[in-house]
Amino acid sequence: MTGSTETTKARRSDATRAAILTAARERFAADGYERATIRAIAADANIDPSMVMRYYGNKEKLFAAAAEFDLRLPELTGVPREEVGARLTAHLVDRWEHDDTLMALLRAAVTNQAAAERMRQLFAAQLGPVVAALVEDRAEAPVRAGLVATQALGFALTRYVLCLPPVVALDRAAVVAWLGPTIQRYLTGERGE
Amino acid sequence: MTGSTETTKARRSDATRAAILTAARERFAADGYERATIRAIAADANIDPSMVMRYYGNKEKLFAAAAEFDLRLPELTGVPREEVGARLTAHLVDRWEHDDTLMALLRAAVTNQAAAERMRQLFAAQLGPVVAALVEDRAEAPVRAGLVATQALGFALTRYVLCLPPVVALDRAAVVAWLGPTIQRYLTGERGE
DNA sequence: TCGACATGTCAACAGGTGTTGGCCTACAGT
DNA sequence: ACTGTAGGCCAACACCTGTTGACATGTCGA
Repeated sequence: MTGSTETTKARRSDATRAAILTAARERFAADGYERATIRAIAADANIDPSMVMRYYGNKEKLFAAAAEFDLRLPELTGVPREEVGARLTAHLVDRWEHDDTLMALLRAAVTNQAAAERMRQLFAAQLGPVVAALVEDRAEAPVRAGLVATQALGFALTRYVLCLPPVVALDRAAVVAWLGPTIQRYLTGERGE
Repeated sequence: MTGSTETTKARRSDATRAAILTAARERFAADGYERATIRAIAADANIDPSMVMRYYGNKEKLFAAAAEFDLRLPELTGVPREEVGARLTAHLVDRWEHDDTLMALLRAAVTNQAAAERMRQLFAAQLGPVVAALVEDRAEAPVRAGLVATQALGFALTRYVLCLPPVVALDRAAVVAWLGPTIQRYLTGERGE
């Protein structure tokens, strides 16, 4: 054990660790779990593959470290009720646009069980509460949150992964205008069946 | 070439070919492109891996053959305009529920360029025209079709791949009740921005 | 009956994977 | 100044991948 007071003492290798993590996120995001090789990640970070093992144990743990993610969802309770859909939509698009991590998680989750489990936890732990605070009948919260995930992830999939041209072409305002009402209905609309 | 009249003569190996294709679809659907190995597919089909190569050339071509897919979209022009959303939603869910092929395509498309391209073609060639026939302004058709894809694929992703519990729990009627209006708005609603 | 050809099996290849252990080097604490 | 140790590199391992070619078997037409 190096440090002791409260935060672990800064290690000389922190720069390397960070470089590995950044490279890992990019590779996982671009290639998915299996095609993102440790050798490629190490090459991007300009270090030896064995260093990755030393610092992160194995590929699975490396991914777990790289896929740490916070949606940073805004508090929606203070927002006018009819605007929560647009607000949440805009936030999600912005979050997606500037961070590889969610991309890495999404691509990996399709073929890797652990990544899928983490995706479930992400939505349960972060989106769930925000939706629950908005919904009248608490029992409805999980379904509504799930439906929001449906549209949010579907958008990310078609725009960033499949790159369907018409979806790629939409600008931020258009995305909010089209998807906002959908999210709004899933959050606050009359329930279906 | 074997046959000549109009349909190719039935080969003795057709059963094997079909077994390979079935096994390939299941593996690609369950594991994605890279994790679905030719050896595993051959084992499922109870034949030697080299037979797969003989009949389909290589893995990429095998996938291309296995991912041949027809959405069998119904004609929506005869349907009352306010019901097209529910109708299309119900059809897509049914189609998804009973055929591995779309699953194989979806899982593979996330990490394989060729599969992604095929997914784009699928929507352009099959969903595009159906939507175009419904929309007044032809220029809007691609965007609307893309939005439908957004919600449809997002639902498939969260329900069948990520298995988000609340989404898995929905029964057919609930899916149509929740997603139908969304699809309806993307098809016939006022355009956003 | 015989031979051509389709069908199938077996073993191996070349390359890439995650992962490991040994070795060198340079800095930090004494 | 010295030494222990953390940081880093190299070579190798055991395994798995797609793919290939040589060989056996069976079937069908002439």
